[in-house]
Amino acid sequence: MGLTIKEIAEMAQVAKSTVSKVLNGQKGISEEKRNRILKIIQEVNYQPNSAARALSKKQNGTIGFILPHEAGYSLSGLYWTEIVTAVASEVARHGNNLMIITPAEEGEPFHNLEAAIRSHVIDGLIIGAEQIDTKNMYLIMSENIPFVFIGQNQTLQHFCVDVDNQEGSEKIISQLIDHGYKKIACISGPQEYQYTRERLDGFRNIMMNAGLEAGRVFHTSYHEEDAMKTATTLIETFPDTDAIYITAGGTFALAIFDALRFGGISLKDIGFGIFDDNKIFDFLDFPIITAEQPIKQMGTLATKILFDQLAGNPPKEFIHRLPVNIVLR
Amino acid sequence: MGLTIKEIAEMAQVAKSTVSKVLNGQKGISEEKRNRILKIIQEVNYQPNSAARALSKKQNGTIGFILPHEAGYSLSGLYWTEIVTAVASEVARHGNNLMIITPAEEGEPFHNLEAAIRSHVIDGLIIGAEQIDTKNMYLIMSENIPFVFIGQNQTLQHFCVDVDNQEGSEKIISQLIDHGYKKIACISGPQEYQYTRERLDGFRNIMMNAGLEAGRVFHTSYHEEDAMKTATTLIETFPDTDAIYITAGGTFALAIFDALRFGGISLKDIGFGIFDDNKIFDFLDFPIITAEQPIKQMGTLATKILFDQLAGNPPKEFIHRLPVNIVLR
DNA sequence: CTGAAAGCGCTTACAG
DNA sequence: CTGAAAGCGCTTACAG
Repeated sequence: MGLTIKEIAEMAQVAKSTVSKVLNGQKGISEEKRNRILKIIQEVNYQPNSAARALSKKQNGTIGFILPHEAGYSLSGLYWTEIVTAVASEVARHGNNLMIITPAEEGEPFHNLEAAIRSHVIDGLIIGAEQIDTKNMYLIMSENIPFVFIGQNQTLQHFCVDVDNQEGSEKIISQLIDHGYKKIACISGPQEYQYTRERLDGFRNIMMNAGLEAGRVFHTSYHEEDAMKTATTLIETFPDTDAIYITAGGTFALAIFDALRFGGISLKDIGFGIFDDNKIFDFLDFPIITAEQPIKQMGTLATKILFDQLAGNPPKEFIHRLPVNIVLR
Repeated sequence: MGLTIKEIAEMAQVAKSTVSKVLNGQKGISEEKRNRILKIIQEVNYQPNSAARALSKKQNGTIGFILPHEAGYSLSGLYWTEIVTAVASEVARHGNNLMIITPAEEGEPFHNLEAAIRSHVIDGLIIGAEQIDTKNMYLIMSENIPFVFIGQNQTLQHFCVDVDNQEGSEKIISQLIDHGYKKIACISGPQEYQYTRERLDGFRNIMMNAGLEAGRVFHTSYHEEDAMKTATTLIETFPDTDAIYITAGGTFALAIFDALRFGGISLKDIGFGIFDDNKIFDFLDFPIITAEQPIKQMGTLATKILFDQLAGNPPKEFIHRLPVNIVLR
């Protein structure tokens, strides 16, 4: 089909190996030949066959992205999409390809990740860390594939990019306090997640520093029904609550709004702080203070760290924290 | 690193070619040898090197997915994410990999699609059709890469899976009429998109059949400001409008709600029909009639059609339309 | 049914 | 600086 290195070599009247060296930017080619070859490559728009290159270099030029959740279930909706998009464009900038890997579905353990790793189609991995499969992690590490986490993982210390969850939380709570709220409750996601705990720490810190009571904390899963039930319980237990801090955005927060409204609460009369901004909030008619994560930068940074590893220059630090941006509405 | 076919052959005391034939499920191997080889492959968990296989077979085992829009801009938010997820799992079921390809950003024409195609890393493509780049389509076709569209493309007739836009529209409008609405206006997306025109046709059809006036049609871009302006214009021009049909969901619809509310309209007093369901609507406190697209099936079907092409059995028909499901809230 | 050999299109020592 | 040759791990005629 396409042109091969042999043909380019013939056109340029040089050996295949010379063309190859030019292709790979190696030193030790006369300026004259290099230019001649480059010109021809340009003119005929030659692209080396990636399979052949991969076979001899033992590198595929493709990066895998492991999404933490399967299909329908995605807490924050846009979050992972945006991360993937950022990563995809950064990976492309490096001339590599991105392969999306979703968690294996029941009954199909063989496909996907394991096959991709075992067949060496993947040079490196970016992994959504909030929920990892130990068996797969073991495989990845035993095959010596470089990887970086998005979000810190509590069981496995490794390169990761995350936001400053605690600081973000603290800023939100400080804002709420500045606005005059005192009886602030917290509806929090599952405790297993590292980021949940960090956000909670931030909440407690500021509350206690301000001499306020930090005991109104409710944990719940991300399922809407659970979130709604929890919200209902909260206002029944502490009817004088004047503000609520929610540690996750997306439909989780929406479900809570809904339960409150259904419980007869006017959402304008209560303060809200939410970790994770969401475009949807633009369309709500009551004020919310949110922490916006620098999603694009996170994706870009994670990709950079991965390529640094691939190049043999791993960063000194494991954890890379990016600041969040507080949004007032 | 990993085991090679040579080692498997040695373990089984056969020739490499025999192992290869077993690997590829070819006929003409004695039961005894086949079983012996299979057993070993199992035991040592052998995975053929994909680059080597790709090089000799001239097939990579990877499918590309071209997203129609770049990064931040995505009309329906969840729509493309869900399609991609469905496709990803179906592709995995076939033992292949999925590569996500986002539209090239300004100034980086070289990476991504063109490189992927030219270097033959991609066996086939699934393409979000609502906005295609003619130059790239030309490249794809000249390289003879099989593809299938998600959504019909107006300029290029080819295999595609779509929903029945017109019928869905008709059902929504019929419902609105059944609910007693008569002065129904339509806020529609850009006319360039085929599906927009089909949805509009559905609207006009039913209105005219019912003897109602179908002239209250407003086109707008998907940008929120435009949508909001259009909504405002609509109620100023036709203040007696009692229902609005919106041809696209997501933040487009939300922006319209917002503009109406801002314009002093009580959203409970007006009927709404929207093409494209959205989980968000669960959280709104006024009734909406929507058309829910069978997103998962669309992804699955598109993938199936692509693999059928790859196998040399292209379907007879170009267009494959799936029915929508009307949701009443 | 079985296997030796050539070939896929690159890269990488190596010798000159 | 340059090029001939071997090798990467598969598959595919081909001969037996």
